[in-house]
Order: sequence, then structure tokens, then C-alpha cells
Amino acid sequence: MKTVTIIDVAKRAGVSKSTVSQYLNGRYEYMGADTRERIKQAVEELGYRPNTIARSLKKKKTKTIGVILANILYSFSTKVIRAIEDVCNREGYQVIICNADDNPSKEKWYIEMLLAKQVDGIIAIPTKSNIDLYRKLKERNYPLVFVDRYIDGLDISTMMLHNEKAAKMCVDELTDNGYERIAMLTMEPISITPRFERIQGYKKALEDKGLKATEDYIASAPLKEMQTRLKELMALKQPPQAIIAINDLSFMQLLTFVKENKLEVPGDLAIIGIDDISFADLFDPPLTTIAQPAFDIGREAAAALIQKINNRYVMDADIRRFEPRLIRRASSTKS
Amino acid sequence: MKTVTIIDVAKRAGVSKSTVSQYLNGRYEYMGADTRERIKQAVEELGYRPNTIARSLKKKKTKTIGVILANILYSFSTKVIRAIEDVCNREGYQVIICNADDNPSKEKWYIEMLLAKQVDGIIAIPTKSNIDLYRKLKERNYPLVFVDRYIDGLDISTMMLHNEKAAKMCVDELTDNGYERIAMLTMEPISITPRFERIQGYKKALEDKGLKATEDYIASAPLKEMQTRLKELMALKQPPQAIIAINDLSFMQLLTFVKENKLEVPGDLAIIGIDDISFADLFDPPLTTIAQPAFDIGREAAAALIQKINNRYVMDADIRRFEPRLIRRASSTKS
DNA sequence: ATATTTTAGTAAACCGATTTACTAAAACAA
DNA sequence: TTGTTTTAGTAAATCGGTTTACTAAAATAT
Repeated sequence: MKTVTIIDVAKRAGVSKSTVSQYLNGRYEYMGADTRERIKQAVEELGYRPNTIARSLKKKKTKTIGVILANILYSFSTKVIRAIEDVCNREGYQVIICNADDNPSKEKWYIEMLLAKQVDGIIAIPTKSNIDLYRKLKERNYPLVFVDRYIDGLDISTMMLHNEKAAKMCVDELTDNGYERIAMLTMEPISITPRFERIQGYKKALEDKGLKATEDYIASAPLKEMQTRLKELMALKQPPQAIIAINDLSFMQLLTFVKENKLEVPGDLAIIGIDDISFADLFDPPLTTIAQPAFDIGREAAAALIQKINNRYVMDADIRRFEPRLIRRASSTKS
Repeated sequence: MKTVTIIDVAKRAGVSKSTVSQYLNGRYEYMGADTRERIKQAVEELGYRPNTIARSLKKKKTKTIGVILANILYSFSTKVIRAIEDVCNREGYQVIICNADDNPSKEKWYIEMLLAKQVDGIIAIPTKSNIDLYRKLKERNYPLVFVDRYIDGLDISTMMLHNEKAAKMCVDELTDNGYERIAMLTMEPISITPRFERIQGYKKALEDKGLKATEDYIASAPLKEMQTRLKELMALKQPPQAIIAINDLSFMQLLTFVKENKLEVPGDLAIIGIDDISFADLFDPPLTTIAQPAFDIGREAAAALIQKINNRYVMDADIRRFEPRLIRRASSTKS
């Protein structure tokens, strides 16, 4: 299988490869109309497709970006990726995806792979551990955008939910419906940005309402231990009347708990989940959730990255906050 | 930002770039131990990373594969991608993903992009429309693996569910529980492989049980019209006692219908869905489903592709069938 | 001591494009 | 007619590696 190169086209059209290259890049002013036509013919007849690798080598642009995230199985990540891919596709970029599994060494390996591959930019949901590496990239003005998580002191454009507001919406919805003992259920670790901020928002919102946020009511656990953690929470002398699940996975755990313990929602316990889940409408009762605009976030991240790639000048690094949206259903209403 | 090249390393180590290249490729027999050490030093001190693009150009291997699928938002696709990425990562390959949205011209565009980028192979959930393009690839012995869908007369390795068996499992489970009037709910178009085969399997299984498969009971519709289609189905003189949803999206529609019409499951209507959905356990009643081993399918697809990439010789193109698994829950039991 | 082999390395061609500097011929101006 | 500009193109360098063919010096064999 001999591949067709620019030289084959040049020969068939009876011109030099320089001219073919000009043709391929649309600089028709370097050739006559007849020549242009002959090249066009030759390209078609030979079924010629330029070798992007060779082009990239010379141009120092690969028209490819890398996306590093924890796990594409998380629905937030899936949506973000989809949005990124849409934007990139439209702009002629291709997307290499990397599941770093929140594993810093895997993340590092991927970053280096992507750089070796000369990708034009990277979008990441970063771990905190490779801060030095990211800092180095930032210093050499390498196009970089973060999503969902913020790394302190790094000053890199980040697209994320207004997490405090999201938590506040939950609290307000519950207090508006007369609930006062409101707990929060979270996965561990609680140090990553969205969890940290949501917990902050939860505390502040309670205080705003004149309620005190007791540490007892912040139930954190790894996923597998969440059932027992919930049991403890509900066994308190003053068990909560309502629980906010910090993300979709915690919410699933909460639903499992509710189901296994035959709790009536919202009678025995009101619940709200951050992250809209596909079956919120189908659950009995329908579940109140906070939706986050994952597609918008992905779209804006891609758009920002491509801007950075195109404009050589440094852009202001900033945090863009996206608005959460309360979807009120029956699980949080007055009992 | 001047990038460090092999020449910089060569200079600093006081050798030719050929020798550095040998070093980078682990062919240490071409140099003395001291030289080897000096190069190692130089690489470290300069923080040198070989440019993969340049290497790819010469080696004609990019260590990259492309994956073309309909939409990464479908949970089957997400799982397949994740499994592919895992395998590829382990083998040093990177993955470019392409959402073709079942749009043949988008699919074609992506295939050509990937080829221009010289990816070493492609995994696709193909549409039928680019059969000529795929045939051409197959002829030039280009590494190619299909997932989920089969294209007739193309003889390309394909990894897919044993769809007929999956449908049969549904029918058998329902008949075992005493149901006889069993309908099937499917999205349109019904021509794509999994849907086609599942419908076939449904018909055969009914016949095996001595039940006749009436066309009335095969309810197909695009997603948005599925509610009205279901209404029609249940308005038949002899409405079905049970419905099999052909995939997760149809199943969601069915659940919505059940909920809105306050049907009792399985009392008024027994239901089973092909594709295990995340909340099957949480629904009331818990939902019987057929799970398909999406991770295995992705893993095997990636493994097969990499084999094809490595071995130059032609492999037997074949269809590998994966086993469906019935997860029996309450929605299909005797009423 | 000489011939042969091994060791340690190098120079140059190459992968397939882009880009720069240059030019012959034609067109135009004075 | 001569000088200048424009048109239409080309040759060669380049991107950053890999690979092949070759060689000087050292080690070994005879």
C-alpha cells in the first residue's frame, strides 16, 4: 500500500511540490488558473489526502487538544467531553481523552504524553498534586483551561459551577418548606473544589437563616461506607429532617438508604441532590435536584482554550462561574 | 519558548544526534557506558522530551487510534470508550474520540480526518452509509474493528452482544412468569443491527414458546413520539400484559408512560429492559433488566485492534458475540 | 606482527509536508 | 527600446526525529 504524497501530485500535475503546497493552502495567487485546475484534477484522481503529521511537524500546530479528566463514566465528565468535542469539531480540532482516575502519577504521565504529542492545548479537571507541572506550563504560556476544580495560586482560567450558590439553593428550598435540621452527605475526600465549596455554601446558608451548622450533620464517607455513615447520621438523638446529597453518586447512595430503610420521602426525610440525575422524574416521589450546566461549561472551556491557542497574547486568567438551577420536585416539599 | 530538541541533547552530551536517537530507542549496544551516562544526564538536565510528531513521521506509526461512535452520552458508548482507553493506555496508545451522531457525512469526515492524522487504527460503531469507505480500508488492510453494529458483506471483526439471545431471555423470563401477550418497544430506525436482531430474537422466542408474534405488538417510534405510540399499543383490543424495552432510552420512555398512567407494575403491566440502567434497583418496583458487558466489549475491541496493528498479516474477520445477563428483579415477576 | 572482528560511533538520507528566497518570462511604463 | 513590475512558478532549507551505510580505533585471533 504505497501512500500518495505531495510529490505524486506534483508529478502528475507537472509542477513542483511547492506549488502543490500553495494550492493546498489556498494561496492561489502563486499559480495560473490552468495550473490550479491541473492540480485539482491530480488531487482528485489520486485520491490524495495531505499527511497531517508532516504538516504538523513543520507548522508546529497539531490541531489537536487533550482533555484530562478523572473518569469519563461520571455523567458530568461525559457531558463536558461531549460539549468540548462539539466545539472542537466545528473549529477543526480533534480531542484526545485521558482518564486520570484522580491518580496524580497517571495524570502526570498523560500530561507528558500530550505534550510530547505536541497537542495545541489541554483542558483538565486537575488534581492538586501536579501543581508544579501546571505552573511550568502556565509560565511558558501554554494554552491551558481547568474545569470543575480550582487550584489555588495558579491563576489559570477555570470554568466551574457556582458551588456555594448551589448549596445555598438547597438549604433555602428546604427551609422555605419548613425544614430546620438539614444535613449534608458528601463523598470523601472533601478537599476537592466542588465539595469544599458546597460544604462552605451549606454552612453559610444555614447561618444566613439563623440556623447553626453542626459538624454532626456533615456526613462524609467513601462511597462503600456511605450506608453505615447514613445509619449513624439517622441514629443521632436529633436526626436530620432533610439531607442534601453533594453530588449524583452520594445521591444514589442516599436513595438506596431511603429505599432499604423504607423511609417515606419527604415525610420521614426530605432530600435534594446536587447534579440532576436522569431518573429524578421517575423516582417515587420525584426528586428535587440542582442541575449544573455541564454542556455550557464544556463549551466555554473549549472556546476559551481555542482562543488562547489562536491569540498569542496572554489572557487574563479568571474563574468563570456557572449558575446552578433548582428543579423543584416532590422530594423537598412540605411534608 | 525555545523547545529542546535532540540536537541540543547531542551537543550537551558531545555526541551526534544519531547516538542520542539510539539511546532514546534503547539500543545501548551502539555506545559505551560512559556515553550512555552522559546522554542520560543531558536528557535530564535539559528536561528533554522527544517530539512524537517527528518520530511518527519517520516511523509511520502514531501510537494513536481513533474511535468513532454515535454519541458518547449513551451509557453503552461511555463504557465502551472507557474500556478502550484503559487498554490503549496500558499499551501506550492514545485515543481520539469522534461523535458522529449517526450522521453519515459527519462519520465520513471523521474517518478522513483520522486517516490524515495517520492514526494506527480505528474502532467504530458504524453507520451503513459509508460502506464503500470502510471496504476500501479493509482492502488496504487497514486495522479496523467494529462494535455493536455489523455491516453485511464487509467481513470486518465485530464485537457485539448476542442480541437474539438477549431478546429470548426477556421473552422466556416473561413466559415463565405466566405472561403471554408480550410486546416489544423499540426506537426507530429499526434497521441498525442491535435493534434488528433483538426484534428477530423476540419473534423467534415467541414462536419457540408456541406464541404468535403479531406485528401489532412491535411498537416502534422515534423517541419523541413514543408516548403516543405506547398509548396506541395499550389501547388495542387485546393490550399486552408485558412489554420489553429494546434499549435504555426506550425503557426510560416506558417508565415515564407507566408513571404518568399510574399503571401498576407488574400487576397491570410487566416490564423488562435490555441494557441495565443505573437506577433499576431503586425504581419501584425494582426493574428486571438484561445487562450487556459493555466493558468487555470495549476491552476486546481494543485488544483486537492492537493485535491487528501489531501483526501485519491479515486476521480472520469474525463476529464475536458477548453474553447478555438477566438481572431478575420485581418488574417481571408473576402478578 | 598482521589480519580480523568488535566496539563505538558518525554523516547523510529520509519521512512528507511548508516556507523562504529567488527567477524566468510576460506585461507594462516611460 | 529599455527599465520596472507582475505573474507564475521553482529549488532548497526546514521541522525533529530515525535509520542505514560506513569508519576509526580497539580488541582479539592467528
